[in-house]
Amino acid sequence: MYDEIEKLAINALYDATCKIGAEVSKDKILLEFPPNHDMGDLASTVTFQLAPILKKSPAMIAEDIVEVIDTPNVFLKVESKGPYVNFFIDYNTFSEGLLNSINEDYGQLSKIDEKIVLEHTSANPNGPLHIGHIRNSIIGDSIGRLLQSSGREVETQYYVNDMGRQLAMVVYGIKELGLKIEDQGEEKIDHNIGRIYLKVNQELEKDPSIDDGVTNLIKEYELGGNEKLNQLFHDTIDKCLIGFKQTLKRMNVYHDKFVWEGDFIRNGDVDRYVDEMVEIGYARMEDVLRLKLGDYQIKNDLVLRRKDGTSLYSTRDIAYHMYKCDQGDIVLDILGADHKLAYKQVKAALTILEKIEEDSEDVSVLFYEFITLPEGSMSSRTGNFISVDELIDEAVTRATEEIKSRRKDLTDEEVADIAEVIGVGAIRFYISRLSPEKHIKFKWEEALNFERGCASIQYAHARASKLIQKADDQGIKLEELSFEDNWEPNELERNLVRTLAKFPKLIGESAEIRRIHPIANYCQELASDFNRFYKENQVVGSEFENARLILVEKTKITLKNSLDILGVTAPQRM
RNA sequence: GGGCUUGUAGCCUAGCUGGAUAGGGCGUUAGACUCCUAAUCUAAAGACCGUGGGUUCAAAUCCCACCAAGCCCGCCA
Repeated sequence: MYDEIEKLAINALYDATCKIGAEVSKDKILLEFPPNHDMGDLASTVTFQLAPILKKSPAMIAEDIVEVIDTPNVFLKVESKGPYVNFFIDYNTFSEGLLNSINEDYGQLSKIDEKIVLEHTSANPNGPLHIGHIRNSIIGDSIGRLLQSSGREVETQYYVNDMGRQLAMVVYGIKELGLKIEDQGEEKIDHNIGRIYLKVNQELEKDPSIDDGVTNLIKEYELGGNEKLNQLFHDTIDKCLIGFKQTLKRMNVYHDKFVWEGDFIRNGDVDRYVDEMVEIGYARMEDVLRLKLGDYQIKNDLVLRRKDGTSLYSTRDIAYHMYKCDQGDIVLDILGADHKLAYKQVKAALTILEKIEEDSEDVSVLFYEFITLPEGSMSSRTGNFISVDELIDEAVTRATEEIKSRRKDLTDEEVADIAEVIGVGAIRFYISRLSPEKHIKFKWEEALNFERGCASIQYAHARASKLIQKADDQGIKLEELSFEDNWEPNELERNLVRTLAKFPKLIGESAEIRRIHPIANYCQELASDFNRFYKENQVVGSEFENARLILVEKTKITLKNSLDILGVTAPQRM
């Protein structure tokens, strides 16, 4: 809807510039939003481009344009203000059209023939997910939802690191130190595995020879001949993943597929690609087998095999990325900023293997900076971290108190359901609203804020739901409503309509730049517009009951759909 | 030492393909529940956009230098 309006404005501007003797190509005419609403709904700055051509000041050109421009129907007027040409939407006609165009799928853009393989989370299965990992999951899951909403096909994958040193340490603890997962005294199984990892690290401090034992396990598992050992690795990982999935499910984070890195050893891909890189000449045996990447402006070699011949994470990751390239048109990874160099190296390897062109954007990544605790970095190794389970529990506990202090009429069960939705929402929103390149110093009060933030958006949705419910109770059939003839949207209604109208365009743009924080921003803006409207305007029983009920219903849909992209549940009540 | 990222009011943050008075929010101050949930709303105060140069008609936005914080530069992942 907004797109169409923009097109009309651009066409009108184009015609006007022709009339005053200065043609600019249409794609050079850009529109922006004026800083506030009394300056109009859309603004153009073409006059700056025309100034040197026409040898006139932008302000004069703006006046000339306004003089000759044919105001398209959806607009009430076109005005010049200084160098700007401002368009004012005629909300009396626009609002109905816009609201009629909003249905349950609002924000779901038309299909784009593009499949994206999206990898996110992929935490090592050696202990519970902590708040460092969850930034990856939240961004990844939301990006997946966003890309889907933008019309693309998305397959999300979790890359299971079964061959890493961390996991081998856990297995060492079970096999050589006699530690049992079930005996660790934690409630959740992934937490128990984390205890073992911690204990093995402590033992390692005392007895450095454990290191050799772990190295041997890695080698033996990679060779694959020891069935019993393979089984132990697999069982341990499966157990840990059960814990992960519980946590992720609570966070509304889902994966379509779990891909095990060991599979790329077993199926021979790793050997084949390494051999190929040796053949082409980029991989050379020095002290160890090194991939030389000077041609790709990377000074650091990538070691492909240890001295004992075993592969490294990056070696397997090359094979995994080769696989992903075959699974879709676009490969997208969500990675912590610490992986930047490694990622460049893997991508260079893909180029060497002629899977992609150099600097191809078909394989790309979204980096996010770290979340640290006020006292420093988190570490599974030392046990210094806040787990996601703890975080959710705390969020839900605080939300429960909050609800109980406001609502005495709900049953414990109802309170628990709402608390879960609000607690999880607060966490997802806390992460989603920030640019990924911002380093986060974790603070409880900031993460679990129920004033403003996510709760106020969910509250707006609950309010809207209540209104619809109320109308329904009175026997009003929403789908049969039509606008009152004399309804002319007031300022608060216009603001709401304007914000609603922006949604599809925002989806497209955010998906294009692969950012979710504009969506979080939008949710807040929409909720805020709705709350203002709600405060000042009676809906049920008012002179414009129909129009306002429609407005509320469409706002409710849009709130729900925008929250859905953030993986936040929109509650019917709270 | 080299590289990447960040630096916007007491605090968190948007804007960063250069363009209108730098948007929000928290906190502070002053108000609003006989009226569809006050997890809300209204208003006020609060910013030399890290510092110093430069480019431009125009710089939070682009360029250079410096300062500060985080990350990377492993036969870890």
